[in-house]
Amino acid sequence: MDVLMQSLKIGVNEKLYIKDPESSTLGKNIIEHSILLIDELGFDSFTFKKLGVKINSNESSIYRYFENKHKLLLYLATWYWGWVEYRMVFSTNGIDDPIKKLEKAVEVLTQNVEEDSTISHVNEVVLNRIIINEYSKSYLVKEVNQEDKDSFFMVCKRLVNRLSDMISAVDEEYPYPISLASNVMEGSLHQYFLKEHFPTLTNCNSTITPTEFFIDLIFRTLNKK
Amino acid sequence: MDVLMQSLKIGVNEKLYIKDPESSTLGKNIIEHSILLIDELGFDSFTFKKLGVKINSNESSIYRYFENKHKLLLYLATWYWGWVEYRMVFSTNGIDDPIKKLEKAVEVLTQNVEEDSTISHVNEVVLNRIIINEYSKSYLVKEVNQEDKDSFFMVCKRLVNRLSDMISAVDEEYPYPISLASNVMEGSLHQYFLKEHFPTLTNCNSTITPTEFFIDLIFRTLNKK
DNA sequence: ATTAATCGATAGTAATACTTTTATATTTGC
DNA sequence: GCAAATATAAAAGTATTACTATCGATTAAT
Repeated sequence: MDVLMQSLKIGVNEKLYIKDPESSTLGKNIIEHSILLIDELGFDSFTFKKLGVKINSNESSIYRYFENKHKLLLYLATWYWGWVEYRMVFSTNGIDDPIKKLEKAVEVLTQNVEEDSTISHVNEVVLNRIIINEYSKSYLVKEVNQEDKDSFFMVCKRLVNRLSDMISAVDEEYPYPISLASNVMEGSLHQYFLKEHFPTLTNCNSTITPTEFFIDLIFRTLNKK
Repeated sequence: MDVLMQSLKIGVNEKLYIKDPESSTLGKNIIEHSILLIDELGFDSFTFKKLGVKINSNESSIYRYFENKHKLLLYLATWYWGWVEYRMVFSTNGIDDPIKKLEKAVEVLTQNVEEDSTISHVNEVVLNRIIINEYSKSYLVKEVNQEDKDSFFMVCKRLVNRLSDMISAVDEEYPYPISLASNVMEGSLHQYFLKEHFPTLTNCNSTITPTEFFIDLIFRTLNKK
């Protein structure tokens, strides 16, 4: 997979940017260092001005790529889920046993991201951390319905639907496959957050992973054929 | 319960305010109308200046009660979880059967808030909506560890622990009671959000409630004695 | 009646979230 | 190799936010 990943380009909804950041060095710089700076400062304290200083560029130049930092976050999130989707499809492809397939899918979705694909300007380990800490802020906004109409959440929705289908493939009688799927996706981010900041609110720790918790939860819940 | 609720005062961590809003008319006004205004504008667009206009008071007067809007949100959240905790303890008290007890607890925790207790200046229906839409923003901040040390999340943590204990009372062998409890709490808010804004990502709708989904999930997961 | 606390009004500061303009590079098309 | 087009940097400007400080006026407590 490694070599394949190096040449992979994750497509992102064109409405999320003004100018495609993949189309120039400055654009790639913006992506690369916005990830690092958001991780460092938190999304709330992150500004285009600070990013400009960090990449020796100008605030106004960044505004030519992204309308505002909210759109940038949506861009990063879309990239992230596109990347997860790719890995999920890739690694479940060819597995015939629905149980093993679902297991693999949940594994990819809920696993901790541990190494980044060096070549690309996107550091997936840090991006994963941003998603855990900031993703909710991208949709917990008043404009969510309009943004949904603009398909900003399409990739994420497709991912949940894929998982839902795999759940139904294991137990077609289970009445809440989509809720279970969305619960695993969101809940996994939450368990990672708890593990880091509220260890007394989760059983996940250095030995028990969120993946184990959710695999266990899903297979206790479903009636296997 | 109604009558009891009318005289109930939910205690909130003193570090969350500068002056206790329960101690004056202005304070109560701030609470009452901040709930309505945050609901109307969303937390991100809500400011003390706008609140001042709404209650015919001054920005600087509001700053005498709360350091900033983040602390106000923490105050409202603490109040909310305190209120849920009270109702949970009250309505599970005296139930001996662990299964029925857990069922009742999950019901209170995940149920839609439908009527408010008229007397108090807190509109619980609207507050519930705020918690669904904005609660994550209260802890997804860089300062979370310090704020946790200041016990800002104590009530919420106590609630999760209560639920966790009830889970273990039904199935003491289940290895992830705290994770399941925190998952239900957070997940319930999320399912309500999805129901409202991303109906294709949840099986919850006008006939199926998040409560049904979570009760079902929990009892499929646990081995009952 | 005096003092203390509370509140409203005003003003001020620094930072944010942009927009606009202009000058300077850099690229590319011929 | 040069002109034209395009991209970027720098600077300045605006409106809003998130406060802080000051100062009377009102109200409440003793």
